[in-house]
Amino acid sequence: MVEAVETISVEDEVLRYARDEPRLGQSAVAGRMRARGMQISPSGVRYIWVKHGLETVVKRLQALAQGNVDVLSDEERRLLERGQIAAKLSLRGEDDEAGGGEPLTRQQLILHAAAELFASQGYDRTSIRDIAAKVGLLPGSVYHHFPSKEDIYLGVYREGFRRIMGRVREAANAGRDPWDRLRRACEVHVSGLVEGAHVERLTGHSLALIDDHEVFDKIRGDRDAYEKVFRELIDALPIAAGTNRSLLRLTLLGAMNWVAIWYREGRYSAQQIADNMVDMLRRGVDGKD
Amino acid sequence: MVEAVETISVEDEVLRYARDEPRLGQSAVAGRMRARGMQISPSGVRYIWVKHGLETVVKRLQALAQGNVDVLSDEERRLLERGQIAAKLSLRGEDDEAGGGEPLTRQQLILHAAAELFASQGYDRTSIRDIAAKVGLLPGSVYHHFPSKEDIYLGVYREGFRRIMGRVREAANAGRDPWDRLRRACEVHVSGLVEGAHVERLTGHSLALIDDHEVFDKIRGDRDAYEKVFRELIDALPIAAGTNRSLLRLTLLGAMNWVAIWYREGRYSAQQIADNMVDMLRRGVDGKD
DNA sequence: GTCTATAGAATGATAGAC
DNA sequence: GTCTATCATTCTATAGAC
Repeated sequence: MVEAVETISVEDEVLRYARDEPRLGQSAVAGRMRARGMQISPSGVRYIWVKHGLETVVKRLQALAQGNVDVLSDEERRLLERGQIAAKLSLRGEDDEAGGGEPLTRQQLILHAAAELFASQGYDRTSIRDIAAKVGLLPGSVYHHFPSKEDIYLGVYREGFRRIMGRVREAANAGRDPWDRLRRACEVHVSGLVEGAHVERLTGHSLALIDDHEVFDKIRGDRDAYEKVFRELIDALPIAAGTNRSLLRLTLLGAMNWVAIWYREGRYSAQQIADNMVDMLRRGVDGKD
Repeated sequence: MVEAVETISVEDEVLRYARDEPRLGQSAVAGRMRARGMQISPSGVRYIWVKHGLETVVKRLQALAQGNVDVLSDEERRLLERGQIAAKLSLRGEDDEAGGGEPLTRQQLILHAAAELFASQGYDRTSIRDIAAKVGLLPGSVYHHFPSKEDIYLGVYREGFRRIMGRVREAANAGRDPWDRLRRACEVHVSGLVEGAHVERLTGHSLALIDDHEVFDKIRGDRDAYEKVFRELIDALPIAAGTNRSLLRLTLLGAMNWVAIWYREGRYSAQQIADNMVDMLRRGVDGKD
């Protein structure tokens, strides 16, 4: 009997703490309760929390707010917001249009968030704080996953690069003849640049957005490997004698990469743009009419 | 007799101050000397300085060092260095290959120095401190000439833009027919991008290097005006029916602007590059051989 | 694995002396 | 017009608690 009463009052007390000081952890609550003469261990606190669906700070704050966040302090509101972002992200996996499905690791979540920020603001204007906020972490926590901002950048770049190069190769292989292979590769390239996941978009125009030569140099190898794909496609073309294939490649890649600067949705599709560019360079636009 | 002796000793004393405390100004020296019973005004100090070619801090430090800067303190060495940079700049006027001749105002000197830094490192990685050091000023002094870093950027951009647009128009007007006019305009465009003064180089690829949308928007008007020049040149071309002139323009401008990313001196000249691009787009590269 | 807290450096900009 | 001196902010990154 006494036991039962005690048990109930301990549970009530745990719930009171969850309501009054939602940010206290299990050991902090157990400690405080024990200091006040009650017998409970941290795992006991956790057991009661789980029973009521209150096992994380976010859940406790959510229960407390009940849709009305005004009752929370600024601090608590931020905490809640962050937790919700993190939960949403790891559920959804991808946060952009392309691909998706499988849940991503936190490392990948960070890469994707960073890609979006890098692509829209550039490397220098994107802070670790921005990236952290986007994945529901605090700045310092990001460093558990990546040793430096530069490594995040390189990670994003290599991920996007890996994706886009695989797709370009695949598309090219499906072509019937050299011109068709080039056309397909270009479609994928432009499409990745303007419609792809953020990691892919970065890959293309990042080359212009990085001002840091040291970072740039670390990427050069990847860029050269990518250029090699196009070099081979262009070397295979049956073109007029005397044409400078190197300048042809640079012209085509430049025109395509610049699309990222002027592209606005709706007017032309990536396919239209790429097809048009390849065709103009193939047949010329001159007409004596 | 007494007068003469007094005069000589006052002059010696001024020279002693110039040697021992070169960084004191004219009024500071006069004040100190008067405090020690000598009769001399600030302009009197200056008169003696001018007589011996010691009227500025830099000249006094130079005289003191006599080629051996080791006798100066770090502070003094910095001061001397800065003064020399400033003097050299305002004499030379231009500090890059193109144009030049007339001495530039300090405002223009700042713009040119900033252009070089912006072009090589980008906007964000260039600090007011960098710019100031390049023109021999201290950071705060830059703000006497420009209200903000953004204004420096806009100033650079507009200056380069004004220059390059003038040259492109001029070149185009000298052409014999529409294709010749376009070719000449392109030569000047590419040349400005890779061989021009730094203010000009920025104009082209800056469009990719700015990540700040607000700054970008302030530049959009200029960019559009520039694109209009090319739009008119391309509208005048006799080209095959069905060709999308808008995509032709974007392809050509993109290919040219991207040159700034891959250009290395020596391999191809700006003329070669531009001629080749225009020619490929005009006649096409296809060949059934 | 995430947090709190903060070090340590750099930045854009300003006030006021000279 | 340039300087000295400094403010207020922001940044990357780290240490150590939990």
